[in-house]
Amino acid sequence: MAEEKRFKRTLVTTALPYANGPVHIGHLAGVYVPADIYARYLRLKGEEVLLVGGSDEHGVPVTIRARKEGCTVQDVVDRYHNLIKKSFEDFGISFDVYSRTTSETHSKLASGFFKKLNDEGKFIQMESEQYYDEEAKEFLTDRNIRGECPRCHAADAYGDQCEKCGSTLSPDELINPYNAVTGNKLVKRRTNHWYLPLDQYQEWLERWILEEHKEWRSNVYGQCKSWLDSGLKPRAVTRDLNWGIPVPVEGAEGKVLYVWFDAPIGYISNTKELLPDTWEKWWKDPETRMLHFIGKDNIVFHCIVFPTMLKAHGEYNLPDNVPSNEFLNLEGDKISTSRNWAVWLHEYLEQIPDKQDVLRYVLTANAPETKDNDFTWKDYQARNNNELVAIYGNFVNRAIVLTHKYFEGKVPARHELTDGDRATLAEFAEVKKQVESLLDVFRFRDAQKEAMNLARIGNKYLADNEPWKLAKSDMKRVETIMNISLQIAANLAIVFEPFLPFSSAKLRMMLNIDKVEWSMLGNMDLLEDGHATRTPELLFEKIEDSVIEAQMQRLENIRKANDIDNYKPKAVLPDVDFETFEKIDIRVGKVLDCQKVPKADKLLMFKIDDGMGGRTIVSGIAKYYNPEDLIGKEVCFIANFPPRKLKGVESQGMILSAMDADGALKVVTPSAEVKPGSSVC
RNA sequence: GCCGAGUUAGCUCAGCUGGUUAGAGCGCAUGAUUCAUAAUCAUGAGGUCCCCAGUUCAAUCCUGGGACUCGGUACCA
Repeated sequence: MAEEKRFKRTLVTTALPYANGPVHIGHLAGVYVPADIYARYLRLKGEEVLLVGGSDEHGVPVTIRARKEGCTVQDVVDRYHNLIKKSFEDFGISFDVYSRTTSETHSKLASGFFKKLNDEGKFIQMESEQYYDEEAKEFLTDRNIRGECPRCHAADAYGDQCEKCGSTLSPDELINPYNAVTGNKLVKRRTNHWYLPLDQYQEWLERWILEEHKEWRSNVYGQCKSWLDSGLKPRAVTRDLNWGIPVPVEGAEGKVLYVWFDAPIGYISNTKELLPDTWEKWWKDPETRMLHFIGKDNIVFHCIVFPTMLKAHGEYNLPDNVPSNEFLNLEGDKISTSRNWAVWLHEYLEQIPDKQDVLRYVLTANAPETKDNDFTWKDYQARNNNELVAIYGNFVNRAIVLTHKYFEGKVPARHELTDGDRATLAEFAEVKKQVESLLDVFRFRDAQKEAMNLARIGNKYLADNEPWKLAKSDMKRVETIMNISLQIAANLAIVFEPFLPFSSAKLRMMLNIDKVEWSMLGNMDLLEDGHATRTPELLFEKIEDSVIEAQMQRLENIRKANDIDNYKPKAVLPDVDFETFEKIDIRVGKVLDCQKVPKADKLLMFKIDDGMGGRTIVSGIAKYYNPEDLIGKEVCFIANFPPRKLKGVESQGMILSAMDADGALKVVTPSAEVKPGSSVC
């Protein structure tokens, strides 16, 4: 491809997993397996390539976990960094370097990066009011602030989100905000922060992405366009926090680089850590092609924010492509770390040992390349048993077993070819071309399917030629047939090398060959006459129902554990005195009318008979009710909240709802009809 | 609500800039075969290409409207 020739080498980066938990199949399917396939493919072709990864260890959640567990933050990130790193090793993700953002190199480099931008006036500084803990003497990040959710009144909503009702919040909205860690009350205090003025790069980004990178995947391109169309705003790059890389400016004590600012720089520092002397050619030489493998949650950072940082810096290359995947679901439900709805990589290998290639295969075959996809254990079993075992493993086994049966395991000579032989060989060359053209445009799912076709060709070749019959009459012909079959097997070892490295190694061992190169693919003389193969072993084994059932049972148990049965009411709030309670005027009212608020997803507008002439109340429960069903019902509401406009409608109070275990809201109704306006006491 | 992506055979997905009988793998049915982990090979059945309207000689592909799924974003006193 003409495109390829512009570049001398390729730098492949993989999204940095956050060191606050183990990695699961979603991570593997979305980022690491495709990146690994691509990197292995380029290496096999003899190209210069680097696969870079590392753990993201800054940010707030790790600090919260540390305090909760009573250990240091370093303990937390050490633990998960090592676990994640080992998982990747176990699955054969061929990182040239897998480092971490707590490394010395990273700290220096990120710091220097910031300093350069700051010195050159690339940032703007702005003051804002943030919550401050006077006792602990620290500013709080959104995530570290907790308080009562203004919507559902859960006691422990985070400053950015309430996990109970799913609302996105800002810390200012929380009722009685407190420090998540110390529990102290918070006050507002002014603070100063650095911002990256993305808006100044708007035009440049529009040209660079919308015009110069039309070839990016449609989901990536579309999301970028969506962001650009709505107009970019400056984004804070610093935070008041004590965990992270200190802001390298005098007078910025107690401030660190915002985690998303330092994390992508990790790609650079990890490269530098690996190649202290030559790292720059991977980042600054325009003949280096950079690719970011990420999940769709990361598109904005990698397509807009990080490129802007690189552009502002001025010395670095920009990504040539950002092949982002969509999400992988698990048995019909979204993968969720907090709900433990996941297949964790380290657990998988404990429970189903030595089957990393099977998972790699299934995740690639069903990769969420163009849309969200579902992983099911039934599919996993079917793909293993019907494809890996029945097609690939079986063909290899047939070829080698027959060779041992007729020729003591030695590769027989090839004689005169039939038309059928030649046709088979021609198909081969086609497979190579196909796989290449698909890999070049990151279509791993189809590329792997094409590789599997080679095994199909092998099976068909054996079925068509029936060497076991000819063995009685025409041994010379059998020699040719088995030679070709073995050459196909050897080719399989090459074509599957990027996808299934462990199996390819095993196959090479059986065939008694060592190094392979991509250029050898399609070659029919990989095995010389008389070359001795080893005793055949099974390349893949069937997966029994019991294994699958155990996994499904495991998930079923988690589902149950997450279910309403095991619902625990949340902790009771601190005491309040009776007078405080008395200040809240709760009344019963009859719903006269109820309809959706236009242009709002969650809002319902109520006309309430409150016995005092009526009032309008807006409530965020549209997801849980048909408006008509509420008409005529009596509901409880707070009568003395100051009115507030919501989407243009003035809401005079708040309707009270009970929240079920799954977060669904149910309005509170008196057990028997009462006069509208009655007080609740 | 707005923005983005998607909706194609029972399942998972391909279908480039519109052009004769819409494809693949799995599953299913039938047949062949026994070297092989009851694996393989061949053949076949299966589709109102989400719905409606329009542009066109011609639309799965273009335009408009609608439905649903997933994500982002705004609203949930």
